[in-house]
Amino acid sequence: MHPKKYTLQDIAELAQVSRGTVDRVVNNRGKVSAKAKEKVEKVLKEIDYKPNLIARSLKRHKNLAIAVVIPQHNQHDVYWDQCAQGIQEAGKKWSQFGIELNYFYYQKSKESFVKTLMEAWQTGPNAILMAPIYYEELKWVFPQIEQLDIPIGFINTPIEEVDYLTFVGQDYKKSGRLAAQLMENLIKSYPPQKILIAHIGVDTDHAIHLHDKEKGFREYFAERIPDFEIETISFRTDNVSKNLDSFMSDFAGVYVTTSKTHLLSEYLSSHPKIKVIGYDLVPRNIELLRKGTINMLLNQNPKMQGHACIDHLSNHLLYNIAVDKKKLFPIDIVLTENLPSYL
Amino acid sequence: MHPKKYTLQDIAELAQVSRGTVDRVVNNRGKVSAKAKEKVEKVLKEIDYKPNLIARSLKRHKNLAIAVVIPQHNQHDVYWDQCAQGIQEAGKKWSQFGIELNYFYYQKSKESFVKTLMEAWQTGPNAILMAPIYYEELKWVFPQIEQLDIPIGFINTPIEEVDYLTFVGQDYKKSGRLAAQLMENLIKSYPPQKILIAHIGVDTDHAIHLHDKEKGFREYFAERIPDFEIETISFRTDNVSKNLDSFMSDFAGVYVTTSKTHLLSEYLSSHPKIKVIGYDLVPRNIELLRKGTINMLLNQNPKMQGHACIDHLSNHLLYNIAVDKKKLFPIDIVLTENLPSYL
DNA sequence: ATAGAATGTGTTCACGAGCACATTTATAGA
DNA sequence: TCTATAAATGTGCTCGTGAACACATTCTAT
Repeated sequence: MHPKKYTLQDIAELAQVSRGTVDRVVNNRGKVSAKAKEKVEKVLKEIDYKPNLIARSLKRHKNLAIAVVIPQHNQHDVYWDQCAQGIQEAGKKWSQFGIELNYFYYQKSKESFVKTLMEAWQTGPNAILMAPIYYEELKWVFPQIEQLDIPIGFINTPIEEVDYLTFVGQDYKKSGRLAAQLMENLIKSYPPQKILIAHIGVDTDHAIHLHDKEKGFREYFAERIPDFEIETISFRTDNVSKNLDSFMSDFAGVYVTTSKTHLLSEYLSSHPKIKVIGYDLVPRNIELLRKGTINMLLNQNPKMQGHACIDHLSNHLLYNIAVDKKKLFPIDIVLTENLPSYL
Repeated sequence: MHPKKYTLQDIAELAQVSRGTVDRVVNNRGKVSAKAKEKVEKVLKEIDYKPNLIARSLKRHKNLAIAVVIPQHNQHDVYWDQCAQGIQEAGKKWSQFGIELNYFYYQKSKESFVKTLMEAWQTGPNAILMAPIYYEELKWVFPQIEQLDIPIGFINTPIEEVDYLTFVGQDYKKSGRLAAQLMENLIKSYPPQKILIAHIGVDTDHAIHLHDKEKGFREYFAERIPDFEIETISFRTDNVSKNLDSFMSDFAGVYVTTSKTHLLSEYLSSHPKIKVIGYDLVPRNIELLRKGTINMLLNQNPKMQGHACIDHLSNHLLYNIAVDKKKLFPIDIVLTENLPSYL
């Protein structure tokens, strides 16, 4: 039923050489005559030898280090906070198998990113997991990154020009399109309405993502109901809620592209007719969702993303198991009624 | 940086006993004096000892068998097909660690279920994963099941009367409530409308699930918009679409509680105003979702459920790691725009 | 021809836990 | 107090692999 498990010893007997020789062939560390090599390889092929990964791990016993290079963040930065949490959880899980995570946080600037990445590299890790949120600005570092010559995992943002092992993230444009479709369902279609796209708490490091979301959102409306008027506004976190009334009263819906939806709460709770779609299950958002001020939240599953990325790298390091190169996470739609299942 | 890895030998030295004694305490196989046990436990607590799972696996080396008892199914039976796929994938993943899955398919009858379960039991597995979709009818087998005295995992349907290790499934009532909330969003609230709950392709083995969904759906409307009129109808697969027009034309929305939504397609596609919410990403449903005939599909994630259940049992068998007893999966909402991320 | 390098091959130990068995210690009965 | 017996404790081997090492053989250059 189950295919017999062959050991190096078994193979050695079959090929009539010593176990040591088989080992040298399997891990091709040379010092084997062509004749012996051939004999061994024939047997290997015949029995489809799979080394015992468990024994291998046990013997290796040295830790495999993954350098984790992500932005410095605080509790308010929910996406990265949860992402880091997922990474940590996964790290704990794999620590039993000799995987060790070393964290390197960079300040949100491209200089800091490069500096931190190089710092991480200095420690001689066996793999790097990084979130290169700057992307465009960073093209000049690509060659250096490639020289690292160890498996690279990207989270949140890929750098396509680099030969990476895995990327875990979302499709932001699709996210925007989905939001648009949901908005279409939420508002009455006739007469044509005005809709607002709000980038709140805009950081340069989110710029690409937000732009993609907006692009997807507008694209959907342009295709389906082009007579809707769509406007965009950008806030920094500190100057929200000033004179909102003057320009928001005539919008039927607001699509907030960040997790800062709750900053509009004061205004919105007194205008219950305005439909609101936002991002991320942060406490203030959850509260507003429960109250009905926010109609829907899109969940980016940062925690699962962190998990997935560490899982992938660990599997590769330990067992050389290949998984999908790209993993785009589904965008979950959260309403009050399915909220509990996400908490 | 990294917490030191302690071995049994280390602990033995710290507690000034022998390695064997530590082993006996850790695996509590008795034959240890109270004094020695105390000393060892003190050390264990201090250093938060975690046994090296790799060494443990290596030493065990015998395969652990999990018997998988699920309904016989074909490709059309998407739920079970995908569920089985998830189980298989997880099985492959764990096979490296000496977990072996043995499949036992039962015909959809309670007699066959019991017979197959006993067959599975005869093989002396180390754990059983089963989908006892009959539930109510099967109460009389409970005592026999309990006598199996090995960890039991339920998928899809739990048998609460049995002391099981894990249950993976959904909350069907919540599922109904969610559908209701989505339906509320889809249809115009005024004037009050009529809504249909359709149980299509009803099998006795689905009866409880469908009933719970209906209950949740009605509950939501009763709480929020009680002036809506809600009717229920049940079809068997063979007599759909007969005289549908006569009673369906005045409904604003249909909530189909099964994956057979597509059987209504002929009728519905000529009545685009009727909003439709159905279940499961089966090809015909996907097609209709893309066309716009079906507005939303709720996805039960059978594949992930399969994965989760095998993961849980394997973790228990290999490492005695306890996870949540019940794992209720989120109910994913799928529209055309986020459909690709689920395929 | 022969030292010395280069290459091929076999042996042994260690990784950490589990288990069987040997040895020591405690306990009871006389 | 001594023995018989049970309970407690310690020791050695094993799982399959990888690495270090020892040794044997072949090749190269003087």
